[in-house]
Amino acid sequence: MFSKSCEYGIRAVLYLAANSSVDKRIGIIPIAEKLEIPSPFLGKILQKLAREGVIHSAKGPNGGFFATDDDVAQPMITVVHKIDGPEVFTACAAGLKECSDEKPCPLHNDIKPFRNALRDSLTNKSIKVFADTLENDGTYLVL
Amino acid sequence: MFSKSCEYGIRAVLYLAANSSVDKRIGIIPIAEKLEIPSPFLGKILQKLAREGVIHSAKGPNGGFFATDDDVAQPMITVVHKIDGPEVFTACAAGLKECSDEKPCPLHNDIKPFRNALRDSLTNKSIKVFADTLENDGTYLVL
DNA sequence: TAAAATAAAGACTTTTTAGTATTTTATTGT
DNA sequence: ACAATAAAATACTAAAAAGTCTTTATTTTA
Repeated sequence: MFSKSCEYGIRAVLYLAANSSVDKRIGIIPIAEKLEIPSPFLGKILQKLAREGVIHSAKGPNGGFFATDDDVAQPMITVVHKIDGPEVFTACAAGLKECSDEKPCPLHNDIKPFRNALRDSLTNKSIKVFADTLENDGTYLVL
Repeated sequence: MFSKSCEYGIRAVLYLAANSSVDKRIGIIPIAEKLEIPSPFLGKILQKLAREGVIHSAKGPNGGFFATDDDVAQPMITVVHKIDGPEVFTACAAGLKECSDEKPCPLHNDIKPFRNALRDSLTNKSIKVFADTLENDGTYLVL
């Protein structure tokens, strides 16, 4: 469905949403250890997300990555769009360059509603909403 | 969504469903040219599908690949299962090893219904049903 | 102002997926 | 039987994705 980079990005952003703030920054090492993700790789992903304004970061002592209230108010789909791009929701499942309502592949009409619904769901729910389910119960970020 | 191998496999199987029969076999070269897929690569994919009983093949002059009535009566999902495996419909979107109704990731409940719906759709519609939409109108296999 | 902490950047390596080439085996028609 | 045809099998190469390492830049605190 999504690339590994995107999976890691989603989990790390949710972790930051649940555990960080402007004055509670978290370094790449503890994040990576907690989520069991290779730290240099996760570093690159979070650096990219920070550069693109999805999350924030600060260098130096007490620096690290963090998510502000504004950050977590963004729709969850932003993370996916920044890492894998919007095409994940539209690329033809049969590999055709052109595949649309006007010129559909044989699977188009079966797949489209499913992908649109998923996209809408990630568009309408903020990062915070997803992160909040973590606190409640039985929803996991690790393993 | 699916691997390139799987995309190619889907298109080639549909092409065979629409254009071949026991006594109308098609060689790998013409199939690959028609669908604009590298022929040695497509060869490997179709050989695997033939070995696994999704389609059929015959060597020698007038040999080639073809789909029988029984072949095209199989559910479309068979092709996906043989190439990418059943996990494409169940693997965690956030990359967790364990992700289920009992132990869901934060995205689980948003993604599950849509993937199930897609899987059901591919399970309930045969290869032939998909191939038949090709003949009717406006549904494409090439480009 | 120096040292330590930490992200940023870039180059590099490994693994996986995609694609190519070569040889072998089976089938058919003459 | 023989030559031609076409899939099957195997081994190889290239590209992309995933992961690692090293160096640099920035910030804080003593």
